[in-house]
Amino acid sequence: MNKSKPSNRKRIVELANRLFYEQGYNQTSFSDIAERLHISKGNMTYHFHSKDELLHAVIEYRMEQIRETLRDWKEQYPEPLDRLKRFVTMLLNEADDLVDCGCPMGSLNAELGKTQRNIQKESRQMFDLFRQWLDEAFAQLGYKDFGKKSMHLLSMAQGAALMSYVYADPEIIDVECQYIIEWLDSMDAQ
Amino acid sequence: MNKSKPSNRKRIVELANRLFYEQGYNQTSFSDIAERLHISKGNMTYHFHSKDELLHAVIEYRMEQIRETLRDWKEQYPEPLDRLKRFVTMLLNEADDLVDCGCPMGSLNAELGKTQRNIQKESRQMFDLFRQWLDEAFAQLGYKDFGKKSMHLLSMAQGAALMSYVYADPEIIDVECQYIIEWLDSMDAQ
DNA sequence: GTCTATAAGAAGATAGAC
DNA sequence: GTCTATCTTCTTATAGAC
Repeated sequence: MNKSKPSNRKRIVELANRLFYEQGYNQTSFSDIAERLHISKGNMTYHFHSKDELLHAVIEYRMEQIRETLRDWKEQYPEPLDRLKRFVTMLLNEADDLVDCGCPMGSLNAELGKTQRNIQKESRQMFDLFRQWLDEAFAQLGYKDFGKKSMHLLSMAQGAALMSYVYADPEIIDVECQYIIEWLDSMDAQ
Repeated sequence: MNKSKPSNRKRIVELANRLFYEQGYNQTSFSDIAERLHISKGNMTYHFHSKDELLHAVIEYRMEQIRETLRDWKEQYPEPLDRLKRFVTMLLNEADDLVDCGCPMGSLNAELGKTQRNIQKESRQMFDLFRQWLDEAFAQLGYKDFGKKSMHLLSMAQGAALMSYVYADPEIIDVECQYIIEWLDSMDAQ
């Protein structure tokens, strides 16, 4: 009874997730979503009393997706270095989207941080999931300063995503990922 | 006759420059600016027929500031490596603003890229100024792949700015700048 | 759960007086 | 150059019928 017919609530969350990414949170209205879903705005309001509430649901949705992904990667790659490289491969795989819309986590946080710090703090938790996961991998490699290394990896990934987005150029992702891989390999060699 | 009384046009551009940075472009209205300047909205429209036109002026304004800064740094630091390090020092000096509002170039481009790619391409020219300036420094150091290195430096700087902004933590800037300086020094040693 | 209707406000932009 | 007044459209949100 889960696959039968997706509830309108779920359809709203999934479309909002996509539009918040493609157009930004503030540039996406209830009308946008209602029209594309062929439902009324009143229906939207029934499911989500405010836009903040919808954003909250979208963040929850993304968090769950991230948890699943990280869980899968952990199963598939027992070796910590392989896991770290899998993270980099994600950037290469998602290059097209990154170039078009930026990083889903980075761009949302960037937008919300300006005038909606309260919700941004919630949105930041997506990064926390990655940090925790990366921490574990670096710790397994024997590094005491795993927190510092996780942040550096996230930071380089965000830089790559942003610059490739600014110049709409996937080549930037490629080159920056080479730098990241070099950095990971140089650590392993020590 | 330049210092006497700043024209309203200039006051508008300078306040818009600040508010676009602090609140974002889409979150800043003509009314916002008019109220704070104690002028009418009609006056705003007289000087800038559209909001895009105002943004255009703000980008011009920022570009000129960047040109001046880069010109000064070039005079003050004849050695290319010193210039590159001066760029990193800027991040440390501006840490408070970066933590509060992100990078003025990165956050504006990130915002505009989603739904206003045309203006974003104009805004991207701010990055071009830095790229050109960094290219010259890396080229002077003898590197054939100066373009790649400039982009990597910008990318790391943007990553540091974004992550410190996401976590509202200036410490992240410090640590990431150490990584950048290490990278610069490792190149010099070769 | 879903709809229509509508409120109440803010946005960008225009017209015309001074 | 600066102002007031107004238009139009879009926004979030509410009320109440089905």
